[in-house]
Amino acid sequence: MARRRRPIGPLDLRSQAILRAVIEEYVTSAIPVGSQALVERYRLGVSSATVRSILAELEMSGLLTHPHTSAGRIPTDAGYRFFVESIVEAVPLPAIEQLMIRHQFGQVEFASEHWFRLAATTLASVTRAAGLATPAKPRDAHIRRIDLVAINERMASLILVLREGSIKQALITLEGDEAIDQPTLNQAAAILNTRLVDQTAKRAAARLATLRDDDRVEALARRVGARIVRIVQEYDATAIEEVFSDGLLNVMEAPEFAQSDKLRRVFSALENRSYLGELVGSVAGAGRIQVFIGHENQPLEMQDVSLVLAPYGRPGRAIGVVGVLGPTRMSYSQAIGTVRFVSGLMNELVDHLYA
Amino acid sequence: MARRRRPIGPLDLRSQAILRAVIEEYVTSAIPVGSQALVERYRLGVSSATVRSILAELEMSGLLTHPHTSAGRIPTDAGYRFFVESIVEAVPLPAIEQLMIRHQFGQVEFASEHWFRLAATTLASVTRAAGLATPAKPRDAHIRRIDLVAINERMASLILVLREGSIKQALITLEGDEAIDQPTLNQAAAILNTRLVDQTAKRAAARLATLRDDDRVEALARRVGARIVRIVQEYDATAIEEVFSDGLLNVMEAPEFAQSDKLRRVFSALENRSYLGELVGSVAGAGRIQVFIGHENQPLEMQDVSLVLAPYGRPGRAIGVVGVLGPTRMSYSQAIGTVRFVSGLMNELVDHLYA
DNA sequence: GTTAGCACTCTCACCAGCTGAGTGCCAACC
DNA sequence: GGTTGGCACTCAGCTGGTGAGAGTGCTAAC
Repeated sequence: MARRRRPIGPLDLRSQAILRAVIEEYVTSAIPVGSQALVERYRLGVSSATVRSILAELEMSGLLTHPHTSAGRIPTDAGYRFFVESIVEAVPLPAIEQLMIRHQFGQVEFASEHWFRLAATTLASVTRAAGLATPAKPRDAHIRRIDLVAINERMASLILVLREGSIKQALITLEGDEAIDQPTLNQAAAILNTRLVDQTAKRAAARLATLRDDDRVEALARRVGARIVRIVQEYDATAIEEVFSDGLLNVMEAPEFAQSDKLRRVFSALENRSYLGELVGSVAGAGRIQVFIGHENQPLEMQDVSLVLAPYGRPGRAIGVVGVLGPTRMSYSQAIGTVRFVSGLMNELVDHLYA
Repeated sequence: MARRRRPIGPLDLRSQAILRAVIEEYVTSAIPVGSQALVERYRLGVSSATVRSILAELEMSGLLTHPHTSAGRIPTDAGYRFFVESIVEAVPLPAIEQLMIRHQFGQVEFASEHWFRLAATTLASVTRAAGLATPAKPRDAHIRRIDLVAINERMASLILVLREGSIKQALITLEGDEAIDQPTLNQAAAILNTRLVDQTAKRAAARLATLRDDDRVEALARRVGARIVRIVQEYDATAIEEVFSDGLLNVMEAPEFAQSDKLRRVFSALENRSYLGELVGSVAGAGRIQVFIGHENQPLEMQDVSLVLAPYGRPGRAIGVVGVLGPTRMSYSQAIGTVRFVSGLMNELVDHLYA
């Protein structure tokens, strides 16, 4: 019974056309597609019997499979992979949609923190799958600005702005005889700003060493500075700050997730920071759009879904990722086109900031 | 056939005990409970036949219902409501759990933005349902601090700290002959800080009027000030800033949501800002813990779930909401006890800030 | 008021038979 | 040799029937 799987070689054009037809049909209908449906709906110029023999060949090559004897064919992960690599030409996003998206980005508050959320929302609504986006995160954050605001006699709020756009906030509790009024905090902030601005965590730590302990303002600055260094270090250490997702509802609607068990697992995988961090890292490293299909995803929970991810930002300075998550049965051509456009748009926006 | 539903009057103790037993049993098992199961598992001191007649009474009162003739009883929404109002005494959270939660809050960065997220996470893990939390939001925000940081020759970043803890960020693009270096920005920020700090949007707008147009720094300050006023106004106008939820996976696991359709609707209702804003408003207005059971929720999508919500914060200054979302078949006693404890804890933390 | 007994109802699980979609194979055809 | 029509075969999914079990409501006796 165990027929040998033929290696996937170059496929003649007709076989490619049929593979493509099977995928297109299955992507829209989600039901296994048979030889007769193919000849009816696609002008293949051959009879169903011929199509059947080609389908059998494609199955031998491992590109298609069979849920059971009397069912039609469905693409395997390898089939989708072959399709993505060799057959599909990325369909660019229609000009009208491009315009609409640009318009939406124009509407939003001109602040980078909104962009990546909007990117996820846009990707979700255009592709009818789930949109994912992370903020652009630098390898080594640089301090841009430090601010201290008194809250009451015993507490102050530290506001730390990083060059890459994110803002960190922390409460500082004052100790024993430390100075506590706003003017003193202003002095301390001034000291810290002159010494630490444009520094990374490492260099900032070194610069703090010269602060004197016997001066009350400098001692305060030193203590706050140490806290700042810790915050920046922690920020550098987190592989990924946040993954914003939108439109997970779209994926829930897919019939393959009708019994919510599979989907639940996907949800829990998405909560796993280390996996996402790794993924973002590999996409950022590759520097171009990446497609992960079904079993190509490491975690078991993700093996029923596919990801189309692209990096954006400035290599070496700050890099984020945008993309789409959908069932393996998704429209890769549309997803790739859309993700490519949105990541390009994000690049433009970031360029604006650094220009 | 249509038997008259008797009005819900005071229930004798034995009927209450049986209603309670039905609810407890159904909450844990999710299968309709019969008279025999009740006498076996609860020392009621009567036979199943007696229990049956009481169950029939409770059904006539509309507190229980019957999926079909040969099935056991399940509580109606009215049954849960009666249980919550008249029978259950709120079980305080066990001391050990209280300690563990306090410990977790101690571990986290001492910054208010983390608290409400941790609250949602904690509620989710303790009650095994979904935890919800919103940040504390004031009625009228007060400006605490303004900062301007140059990004490049044409752009600056505006950082606006509100007294109530949140931080707003916006990009300012500079026009024509406007000043653009950091020293100038510092001067403008200083002007704005002296005039606008501790002001609401309305009063801030008035104070900007006195700035002169012919001085380039003051003109810049005026323009940035107008932007600040707009940001604060918009913040005041949004009923609810953000609802953080955690543990929706817990709810997905409940057997009543096995066919994902119901749950999907719940998800989409949760994305509806205006509904949530209204809800938060009503809970904040009531000033105490509120329970919304099944059909008591306005949106159709939410009629299969229940909410236990409590406000926290300081009335008149800043109010947020924490709570739990679960199937109507949830452990109300535990949920109420846990939500009460967590909201109390949040109150303590906020008091610390304002003390 | 409580209880045991009993007839009744209805779901659920299981099984069998049927149907139809789709396949694989083969012989004939171009 | 590739292509095609024909045909037997397979198997999921639907349908209907049957039996077991759980639980009810009613009634008569305590």
